[in-house]
Amino acid sequence: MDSFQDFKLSKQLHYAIEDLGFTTPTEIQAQSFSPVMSGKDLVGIAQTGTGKTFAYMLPLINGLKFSKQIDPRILVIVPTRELVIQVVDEIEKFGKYSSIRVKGVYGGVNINQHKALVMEGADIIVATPGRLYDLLLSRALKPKHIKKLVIDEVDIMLDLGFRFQLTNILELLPAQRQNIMFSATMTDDVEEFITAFFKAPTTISVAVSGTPLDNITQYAYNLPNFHTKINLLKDLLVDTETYTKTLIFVPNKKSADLVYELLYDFFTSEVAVIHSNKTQNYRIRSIEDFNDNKTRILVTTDIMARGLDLENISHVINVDTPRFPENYMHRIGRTGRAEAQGTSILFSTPAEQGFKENIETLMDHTIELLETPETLEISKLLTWEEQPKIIERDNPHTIVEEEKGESFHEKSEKNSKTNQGGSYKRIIKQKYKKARTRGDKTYNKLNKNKGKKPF
DNA sequence: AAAAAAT
Repeated sequence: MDSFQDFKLSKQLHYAIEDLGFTTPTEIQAQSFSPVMSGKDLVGIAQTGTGKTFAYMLPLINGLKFSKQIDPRILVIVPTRELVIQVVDEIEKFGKYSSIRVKGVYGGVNINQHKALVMEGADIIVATPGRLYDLLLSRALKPKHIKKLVIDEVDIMLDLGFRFQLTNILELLPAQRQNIMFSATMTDDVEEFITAFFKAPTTISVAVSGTPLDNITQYAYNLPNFHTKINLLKDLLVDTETYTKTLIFVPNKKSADLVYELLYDFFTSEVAVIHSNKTQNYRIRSIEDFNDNKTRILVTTDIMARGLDLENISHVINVDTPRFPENYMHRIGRTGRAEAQGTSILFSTPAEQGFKENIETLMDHTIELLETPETLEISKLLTWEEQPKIIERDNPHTIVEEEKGESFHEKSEKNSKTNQGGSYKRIIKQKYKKARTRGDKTYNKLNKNKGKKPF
């Protein structure tokens, strides 16, 4: 099938496709159309950026008869809240002439709000596992008409912590249903899962590793330690002409806060941060500001690594070298999307060389190694105690809105001054209080993470 | 190994 015209779809869907300017289906869209239409179980092995949502949703929506019933008929489960928001947005776009009612539910939002939302009625529910399970248990969401189930990023969903939630949910769904799943990789866990829950599935596999990376230019630097990585990061990001929109991946939440802090000294409100300990409002704001070009640099954990469609990312910088090569593939896949050209940069310490080799083996491609600039300041290795303390800041643009008159810089100045005089205990106390008043969860874990090294 | 996901 070379054109969407060849798909037997309703007029409404054809209009929507035309509006979106799509003419040629991607490989996965062409391949999954017939199996999904026929009602058979489907297993799709596909990297992100291959048009997955469109691939399963088009035939599913097409088969949906108009109804006003409250209980949903299609359920989509994805691993992060941000993906819920994105998938809902996509479905609304191509379902706009088909009177499709789609609702997204996820944690971090008052559950009564979601109960009310669900009671309004929906054809399609998109959800993260935890909130979905809550809604099912409380009977706010009734599963009996769910005949189509889509699970995205299954390999992640089978990680410990996710998998019990997922299997609990599956037990509550009607046995007679069509199962559709997508996974970037086929692991033993995924295979086991398929045998347990799928009935004679059609398996399609597209985008063998290597091929979707044609429009991403990859570079690497070998650097002695973390602080030298930060120095190089600063030296690179100064070039605002080149680094127009840069996503910076770090290995964990603690280093996300730290790298944000270190970059903030140089780039102030050009930089933002996101990770799962931030409140939902903060997370949404960070992404919105980045999408709207209010910030140029976004520091993130792997929360942003998968599936998200961010516009015009010029660079992806990996401050750490992921020890699992798939993570690298997911991360750099945030750039070079939909024909665009992108650049990725990988930082590796001597200890991380082995991880880099694994990545190169998987891709069957050697990442071009760039010379360390002679002007680069090589840091001595600081101990954890010598690391700069993290000052928790609000999202800059949120502050500007909320604090009338007082600018973000004035406020942060004030904060750092008040913090300098006080005893450690008092500072912690202040931080807890501030964290509570603005609902930031990071400092709830302050003591738990104390002394834990980011690298 | 760390991330995310429920309060």
